[in-house]
Amino acid sequence: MDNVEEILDKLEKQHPDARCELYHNTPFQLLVATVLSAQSTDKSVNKVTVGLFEEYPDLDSFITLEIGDIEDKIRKIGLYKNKSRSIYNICRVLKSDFDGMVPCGEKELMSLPGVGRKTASVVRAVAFGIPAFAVDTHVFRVTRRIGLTEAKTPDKVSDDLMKLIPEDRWILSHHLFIFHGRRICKAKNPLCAECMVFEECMKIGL
DNA sequence: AACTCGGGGCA
DNA sequence: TGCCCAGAGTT
Repeated sequence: MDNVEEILDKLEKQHPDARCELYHNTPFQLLVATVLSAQSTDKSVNKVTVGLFEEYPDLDSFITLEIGDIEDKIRKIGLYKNKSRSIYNICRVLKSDFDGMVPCGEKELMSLPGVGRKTASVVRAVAFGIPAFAVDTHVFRVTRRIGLTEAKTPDKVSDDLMKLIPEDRWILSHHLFIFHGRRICKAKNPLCAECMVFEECMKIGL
């Protein structure tokens, strides 16, 4: 794969507005926002977190909230019961096991309730600048179709992308793949006629 | 590997 | 209305 830069350039041209839309100011806020973003769009998550972080900016204020309080504040997001319980328990684990700080280790992050491989990658990359390429369903589908990787598991896809793509473009390309996955390279009924990297497509699952 | 959770967004 | 979703946990 020697035309990675070319593919990224095309995608950047197709999605000039691609960027991280998740609202956060601190590692703790990013962790909360990312947990809330599972199976929900960043836009709907932001509608909740902007006001929430205004009133409860950090762990010390969050830990005063009961599960029911959190449910009331994030009810607009899907899966809000699971997510409220996760946030509630995360606050207590951070207090008791991590001295009130957000850990930067993959194993430590994934030990937190509601934090899986994808959320851990995002927190590591965005909050701590640790080399990690978050692979969600869109990144997995798009990069495999475009032929950037033939790996069959998210972890191996992540490894391949980190080798292929220069580290300073990981964050941007991550969002390019997600935007492309949502707008053009959809799982079902993709808009191939509008796709600027159709020539490279391996047509997996089409 | 296959299920479940769930309100919003969108056709 | 009905279908899908910027995942994670459980079986």
